[in-house]
Amino acid sequence: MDQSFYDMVFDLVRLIPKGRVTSYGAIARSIGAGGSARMVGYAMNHAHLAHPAIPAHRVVNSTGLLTGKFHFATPDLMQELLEQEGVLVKDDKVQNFKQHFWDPMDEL
DNA sequence: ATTGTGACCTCTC
DNA sequence: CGAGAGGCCACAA
Repeated sequence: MDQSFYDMVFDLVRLIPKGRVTSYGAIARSIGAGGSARMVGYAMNHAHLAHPAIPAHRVVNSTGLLTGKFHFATPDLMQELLEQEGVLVKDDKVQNFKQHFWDPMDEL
């Protein structure tokens, strides 16, 4: 695959169904990054530059905490988007995270 | 080529 | 249960 790490991450994130969330580590392992979950977040750093728009708000850490909410246009935007899709967010944390969790391997 | 940094994860105390 | 440290890979300067 000539696709770079970014493209793989972006592609996978774009495949995340609405109302579902996933963790950086899950994505990293799905693409074969192993324990390089940090790279996933790094890619998300350029997510706002990628096209089409990437639902980065559906990507949270293992604890379901909205770590990168500050990287969005507005910190509240991430929570708003999640709630908009039916994901309840409280204290910057995804409620029923396990329930809303979407395993990339499930699609692959 | 080397150094530094990063929207993290996991283990151990 | 809470805090700390290490590790991991990729990209930018």
